[in-house]
Amino acid sequence: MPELAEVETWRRLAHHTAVGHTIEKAKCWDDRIIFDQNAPVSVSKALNGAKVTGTERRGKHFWLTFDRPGHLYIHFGMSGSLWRLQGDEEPPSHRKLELTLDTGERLVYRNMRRIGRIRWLPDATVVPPVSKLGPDPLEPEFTVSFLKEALLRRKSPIKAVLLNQEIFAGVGNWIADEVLYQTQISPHRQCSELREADIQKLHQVLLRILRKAVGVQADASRFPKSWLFHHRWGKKAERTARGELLQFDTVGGRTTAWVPDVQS
DNA sequence: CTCAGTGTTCAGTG
DNA sequence: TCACTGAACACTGA
Repeated sequence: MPELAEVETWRRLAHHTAVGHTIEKAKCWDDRIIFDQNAPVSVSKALNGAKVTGTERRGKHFWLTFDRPGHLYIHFGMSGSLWRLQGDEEPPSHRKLELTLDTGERLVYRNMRRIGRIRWLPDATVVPPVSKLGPDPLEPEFTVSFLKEALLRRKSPIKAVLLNQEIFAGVGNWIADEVLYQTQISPHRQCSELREADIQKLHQVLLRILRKAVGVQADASRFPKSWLFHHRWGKKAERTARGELLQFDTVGGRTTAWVPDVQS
């Protein structure tokens, strides 16, 4: 489930596993969607013998930095994930990249449905998509006044705006629905018609949800029972923990789970 | 067999 | 130019 919380969890995993260590072997599986045409070769060439110096993330995008120029940029798409393997642990299927470190541990990028990206870039921050992203909500510049300014000049429904990564980056479909449920705002509400109090609440609730989700390593079984998250997947007329009836609409081109009795 | 899906990008519209 | 919408992308599983 790669939204901000999952990607941040994987970034931390990569950080703890790789920073300060040298890549002894970098293996790429041929995939012209995950990599571009000839990139697998250049990626593994660039990585061999490189020492990892850091990990960075903005929204759902993340990259590694090294003791030499260049970034390993990674996007998980809809079905990507990152694995840490110790000893001779079995790797998952659909591997696209495997980094073997000088500790003997391996970092494996897996992507089953192939919508995702790995690139070797001179500087991930200056080219799209990262250069086009709005601020990350966990960074200090994501203030209430920033949010107010950003939202009030948009005409789309709030749900569509939450999904727009150029405004601020990291919210995906389930987090957007969760935020709107917990702030009692309808996903159909026009952004420009939000009130000051709504925006303050959005800011506070979004941060609360992100911090909680990151705090439990994005393990959905540890999300609070009161969250809409647990009831949104069947796309049936389910009820929340409080007994409220869910409705499913398409907003911003995505299936949107919400509770009309509570959100307006 | 059909279709939706935790995301992004791009063509088309107004 | 700009804001916005909807389709396309690949594959799996319901």
